[in-house]
Amino acid sequence: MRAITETAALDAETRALERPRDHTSELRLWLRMLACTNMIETEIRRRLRERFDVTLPRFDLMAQLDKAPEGLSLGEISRRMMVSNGNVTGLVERLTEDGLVERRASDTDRRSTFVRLTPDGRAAFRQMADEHADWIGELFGDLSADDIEVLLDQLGQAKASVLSHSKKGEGAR
Amino acid sequence: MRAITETAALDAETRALERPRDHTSELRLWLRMLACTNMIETEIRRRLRERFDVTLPRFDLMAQLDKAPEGLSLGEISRRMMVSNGNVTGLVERLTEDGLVERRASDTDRRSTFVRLTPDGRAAFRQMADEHADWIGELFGDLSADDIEVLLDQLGQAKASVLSHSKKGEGAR
DNA sequence: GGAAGATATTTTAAGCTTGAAACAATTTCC
DNA sequence: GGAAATTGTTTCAAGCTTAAAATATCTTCC
Repeated sequence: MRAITETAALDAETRALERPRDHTSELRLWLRMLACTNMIETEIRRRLRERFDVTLPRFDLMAQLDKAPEGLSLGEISRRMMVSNGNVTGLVERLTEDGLVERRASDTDRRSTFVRLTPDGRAAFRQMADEHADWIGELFGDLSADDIEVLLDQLGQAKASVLSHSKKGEGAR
Repeated sequence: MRAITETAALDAETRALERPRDHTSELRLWLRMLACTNMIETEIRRRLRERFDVTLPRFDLMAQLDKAPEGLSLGEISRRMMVSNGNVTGLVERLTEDGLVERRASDTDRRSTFVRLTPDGRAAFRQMADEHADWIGELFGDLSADDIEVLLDQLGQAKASVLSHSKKGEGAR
């Protein structure tokens, strides 16, 4: 074991060469971002359930379909929602039971199924989407327009950094 | 049905009085924040599984215990992790099977159980935590120290706004 | 045309997560 | 002291989520 003085003398060198960099501020940023997102998500889930008896994943899936009136394939939904294929299979199954979406076979590819909102589903979604937008506006209500622009921009940079250092972004690195 | 001119004339008034405010930028902010968080979370889950064969919830629970060497009650873990009580019961059960944590009855309250890391659990966690910190540092690697400070500050404001407008923050409003 | 590879979806097993109901023990307050 | 409210935990049913394996179909390329 090294003497104390020797240890102290090596300290700077150790930090520079062997020790990983200090990531305290990045960790704090990550934890804060996560806490912020979780708080919003929890509150939105609660309101969707209380007000419309619907879950967030179902709302999200319907939101994708609302933007594509002609319908989407299961795979395309999976990509846009950034969830697994099997997940979408189950969600569509349950939404179909509720009469909110409907499936139809593709004309050109017999492997593929398209999904779209039923009229009921569309009406239900529109009502939920309106309130949802109000909720988000309310939750962020104490931020100024400038705050929002700054956050949007900074989060854009963060997103780009994460993408370029994660597996998903490997091709683009 | 109203004539076109009449509709146009009422437009400004409608926007001001009946229509909810436009929340487009808040919605964009929310979607971007969510996408950013999800990308990081997905990548961290993937690495924890590949590298240590551990799930994120188990890692998070061990992180709480690492900060409290004397152990925590199940309820306290649940509050700190912001998840339901039943969730913690199950996680602790599985971590106990793996020999990473251990339970012991409270001396003062017979309803309560404390949980703490085993020596094995602590050693395993320390190794994971070191790599985890490096990963976060890497993912945020393209951000400057200033970027991080700004984001930390802005997210702090966002968090405060969300808290004061959600059920959790009702007492503090 | 047909083999080899790619793509779209489903199935499966395991684990995570929640809200609500049920218990048990403690605390509060008459 | 004891009823009533609170607190700590577990159980339960339902739904979400994933990775991996299995199927089915399509495309590419010889």
